[in-house]
Amino acid sequence: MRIGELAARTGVAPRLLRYYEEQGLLKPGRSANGYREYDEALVERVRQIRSLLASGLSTRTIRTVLPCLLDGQFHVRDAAPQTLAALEREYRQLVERVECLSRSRDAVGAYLGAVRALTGAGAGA
Amino acid sequence: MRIGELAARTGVAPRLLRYYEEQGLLKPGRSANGYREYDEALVERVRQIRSLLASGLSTRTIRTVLPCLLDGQFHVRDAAPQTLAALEREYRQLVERVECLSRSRDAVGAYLGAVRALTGAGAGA
DNA sequence: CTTGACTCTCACACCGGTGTGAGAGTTCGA
DNA sequence: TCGAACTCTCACACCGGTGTGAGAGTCAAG
Repeated sequence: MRIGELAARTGVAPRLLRYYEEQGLLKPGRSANGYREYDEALVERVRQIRSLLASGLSTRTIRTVLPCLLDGQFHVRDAAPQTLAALEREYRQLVERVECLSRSRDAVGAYLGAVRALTGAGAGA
Repeated sequence: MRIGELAARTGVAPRLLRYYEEQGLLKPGRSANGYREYDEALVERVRQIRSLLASGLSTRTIRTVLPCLLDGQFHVRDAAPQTLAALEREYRQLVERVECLSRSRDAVGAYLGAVRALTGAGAGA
């Protein structure tokens, strides 16, 4: 599919799809006329990129992490030791972030629960 | 304590501490000479802010969420309905993010596990 | 009193992710 | 064949978080 369709299906502006390509996150083929040609699988990939970006990871980090996230298709061979070390760091930060966010989530949840209890639980759960 | 000490103890530049104040995340007192005076408890608070920022939350969001994170001291009375609605939204986004980040964490973790298994587990766990 | 470390405010600048427009080429249906 | 809609590249601009510097005030130690 071309960039417009991918944009429509992912809700991500063409501008950004080009940007992600520039950052090495996407590698669409090219038609004879120069148009980008996107594989079906890239729909999911774009969603993943968006998720990771929203979670505070940089495109640089995502470029490192993304190859590992293609459902179980680990291509371990081409993993340079430096890449692995970086990945270990990212993993630790990911763990930290999940913990921090989980705590925040629980705190906010507890607060909302308390408010509902006190105000007669008017809010739709 | 003054801004320099807080910066030293949190590893956060004075510039940023002022910025967080400007964004309504911190409200230090002022000495007679105009210097900011930080309460001991703000050390922890600054760390929390940093974590949330690193997790992709905006200062605006953090400003909404932060009051609920001060260990159980819910001041429910002054909760305007709009604030609560906003908080509900933030909560849902928090849940989403935790899920997204958890997936990424697990994927990276699985990858690292696979690599260790194949390369003789040289990495220090 | 002087000096140096610290603080204040203000302002410009960087970077990364994103928006937007210009100008030119391609595709496709009316 | 014409025009609308799409694509391309390039470039400037915005915004949020951050760095950095200028110019001035505060304060403690020598």
